[in-house]
Amino acid sequence: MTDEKNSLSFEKELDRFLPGISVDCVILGYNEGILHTLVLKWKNLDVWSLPGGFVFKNESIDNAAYRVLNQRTGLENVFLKQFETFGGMNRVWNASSKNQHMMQVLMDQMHFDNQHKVKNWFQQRFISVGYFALLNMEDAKPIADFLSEECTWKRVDELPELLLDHSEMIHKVLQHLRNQINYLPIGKELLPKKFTMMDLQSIHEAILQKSLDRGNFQRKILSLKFLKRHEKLMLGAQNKAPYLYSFNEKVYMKSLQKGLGA
Amino acid sequence: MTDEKNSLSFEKELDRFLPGISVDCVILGYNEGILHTLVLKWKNLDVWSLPGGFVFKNESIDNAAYRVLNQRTGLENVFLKQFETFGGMNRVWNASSKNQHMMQVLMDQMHFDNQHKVKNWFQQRFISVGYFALLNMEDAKPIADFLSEECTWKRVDELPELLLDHSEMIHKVLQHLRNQINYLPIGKELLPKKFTMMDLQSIHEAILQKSLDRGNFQRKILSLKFLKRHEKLMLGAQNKAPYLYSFNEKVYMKSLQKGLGA
DNA sequence: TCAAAAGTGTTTCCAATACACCCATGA
DNA sequence: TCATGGGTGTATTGGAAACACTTTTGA
Repeated sequence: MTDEKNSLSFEKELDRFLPGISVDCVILGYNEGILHTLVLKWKNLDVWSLPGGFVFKNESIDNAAYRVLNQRTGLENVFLKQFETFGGMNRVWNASSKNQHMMQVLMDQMHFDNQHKVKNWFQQRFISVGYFALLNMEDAKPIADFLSEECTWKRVDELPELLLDHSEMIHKVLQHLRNQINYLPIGKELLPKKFTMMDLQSIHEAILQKSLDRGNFQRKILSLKFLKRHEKLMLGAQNKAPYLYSFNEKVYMKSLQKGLGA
Repeated sequence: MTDEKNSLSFEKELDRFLPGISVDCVILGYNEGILHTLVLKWKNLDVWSLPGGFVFKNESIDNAAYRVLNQRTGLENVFLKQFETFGGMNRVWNASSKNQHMMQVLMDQMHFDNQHKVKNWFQQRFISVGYFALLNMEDAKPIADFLSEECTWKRVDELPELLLDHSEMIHKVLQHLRNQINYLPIGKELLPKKFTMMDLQSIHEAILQKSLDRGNFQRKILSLKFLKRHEKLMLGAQNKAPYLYSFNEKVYMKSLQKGLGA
């Protein structure tokens, strides 16, 4: 089985990883007014977690995070940024019966040559470096890893309970996004090439959790001169058709350096 | 010698540390218009570095950073915050002749039972979690560690070349301070209990690297209502004596949550 | 009475906000 | 021609910025 192959190759890779260090990725996508994040469901367990992984001895932590992102989405050249490192003592898979059960189910269905070694690996204390990614949901094809039966988008406002401190990580990222919304390439990363002004405004509203004035938003964005206006989007709705826009990336990036202004 | 004792107890402690993880602290103080940071000079070497340390297997990384801060300053209850984790491949003490020399000098003057073990420890690849602290320079008594001959304040604009990526760390912290100046308890942490308005303004100017309008600064700060006005400070200068102020911490913290405004 | 620096007042300007008005679209 | 939502215009407001004026202090 591919499961067996994956198990064995993972087991072999263990020696190539730095011990005690992991990376976790909050991968954010946007669709129809709602922010989503990519989560994994562990095989035969009612346990969800963020995509994560370990750091090869000869790669940077940035690279490790990028590798995880790439493996779960198939995408390259995605916006990815470190946000915080989690190193509390609460992160250990301690000997609670729930964790024991998880570990047992995990071991039973995998085919490791040396179960003890793999078990010890997972029960180490990990210090995890948290990253977040922004991407267009349409582009990504979620791919589960060999420990998971499902890799899927979930609305950030309807997340299941997550492993360890993964919920806290998402919370922190959303907080960070709110604080940094004027300095991050939110629109460029989360939207397709062409989009309407309302699309962009909706993203801002989703992040800030409040509604913005349509006219003022449009004026402020247009005044920054980083949007190119294209043809109108005819949807057959009985109202005025909105223009499509795309980013002039040079001007956009320069605007972001100064911030889009409160 | 205490050197010998320190060497041996450090050597023993090695087994209690997580391998491959370190913390480094950018400890900032303020004095007479200039920001300073605490740096260490390695014994008999022309090498300076930030105060740093390792993480015990049974403590959080926050705690490890706090321990370092406490050991180098003698202070407790200091503002300390994680800012970024450094995990590039450029962080390894590679086999350059300069590093070889450093290691040799280090080993020669210490008294390790098992030089090989200690040497290997330092030559590991480390992933370092960066913290910064804000404190009143008057309070701290810099204390060197057993590897250092000197622990002292240096102006951040006149720093010597630093070990590894420590210069980058300081740079990043100063950048962070500029971005977050309106959300950090800069004044409370860097100044003594009582201070003049000009003291507070000077800190802001030092961080932002630009001069601010005296009148406007005073008005903005006073409008936020978090300062208590006390008696005047009579210095014997032939000019109007400034009032002394102190923080109403409750109101101050509440103001910081919203930000002091652009 | 003078210089220097602190405290306060005044004016201007810009950007955020609220909201009104007209326009395009397809039923 | 009507309802709907997109695009643009306008008036108001509050805070930032520039700078002028007054007060206090010791020489």
